[in-house]
Amino acid sequence: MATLGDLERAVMNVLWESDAELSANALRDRLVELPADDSGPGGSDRREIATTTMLTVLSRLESKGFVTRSRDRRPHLYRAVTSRADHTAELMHEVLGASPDREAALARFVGSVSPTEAETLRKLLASRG
Amino acid sequence: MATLGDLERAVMNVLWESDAELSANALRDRLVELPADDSGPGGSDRREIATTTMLTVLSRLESKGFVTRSRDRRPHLYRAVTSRADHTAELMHEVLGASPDREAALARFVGSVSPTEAETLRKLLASRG
DNA sequence: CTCGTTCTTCTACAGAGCGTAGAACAAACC
DNA sequence: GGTTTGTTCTACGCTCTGTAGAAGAACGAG
Repeated sequence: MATLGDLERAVMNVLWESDAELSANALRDRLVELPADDSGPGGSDRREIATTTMLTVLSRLESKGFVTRSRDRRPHLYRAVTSRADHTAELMHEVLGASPDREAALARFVGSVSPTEAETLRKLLASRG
Repeated sequence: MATLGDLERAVMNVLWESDAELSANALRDRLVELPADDSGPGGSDRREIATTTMLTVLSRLESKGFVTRSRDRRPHLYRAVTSRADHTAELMHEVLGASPDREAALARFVGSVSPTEAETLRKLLASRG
């Protein structure tokens, strides 16, 4: 699967969280008023982003298959192709698939999840047939 | 966590599979006689790699914390810091951690593993307390 | 101790990916 | 039709990675 850059990921997060079709400018607006994942001391809000930058990023995301675009209306509208949960699950499979010792990796993985999540996993597996 | 390039990953795979300390040249030798993950039609074996290339890659892997190096003997010897299983499990956590909807992602994940692996997971979770 | 060999470090470059955005072009609105 | 709004084309700089030569350091032979 194609990987995502920082801005690309931020854009996808906005699309994933507001499960809707959005224009480039709407996306930009929601993006700038976001924590921006900086966590550094001092200002942490994202710099203003040019409209063309948004459009470039969205075009690339379209090429990569992460978004679809409605071209029939004038501000083109963008929508995430998959849910973030699906995307995450796919990534987990990808990471795991690269490893010949899948079992051992799975063992380490379940050995290091929180008890709460272990319980969640048990339930999920129980209801699976 | 730092990411790995193709060659870096190939080197790590050799180190992981032969759980031992190896010199740059020994690594190179094992590398060239490997399938090289190409799967394309025609020749798929890896091109010869210069010794200095190996050393550069290994230095970078050391900086990234993936290998340690014994500097006391003359051909320096390199060893993987973590097992591949640990590395894979860490990556899975990283992928998952990026997602606020962890539960949903886990659900998709366990929903798409093979029945055999589902069984494996059940056992692992059962023996976990 | 000196010389050649072996090994390592330093430096460098090219290609790809990504953030960035201006310039130019197209559409829509008044 | 001209202004405003939106899109595409083109492009540049930065970082990462694969690549490796040139230069320096250590080591064994004699």
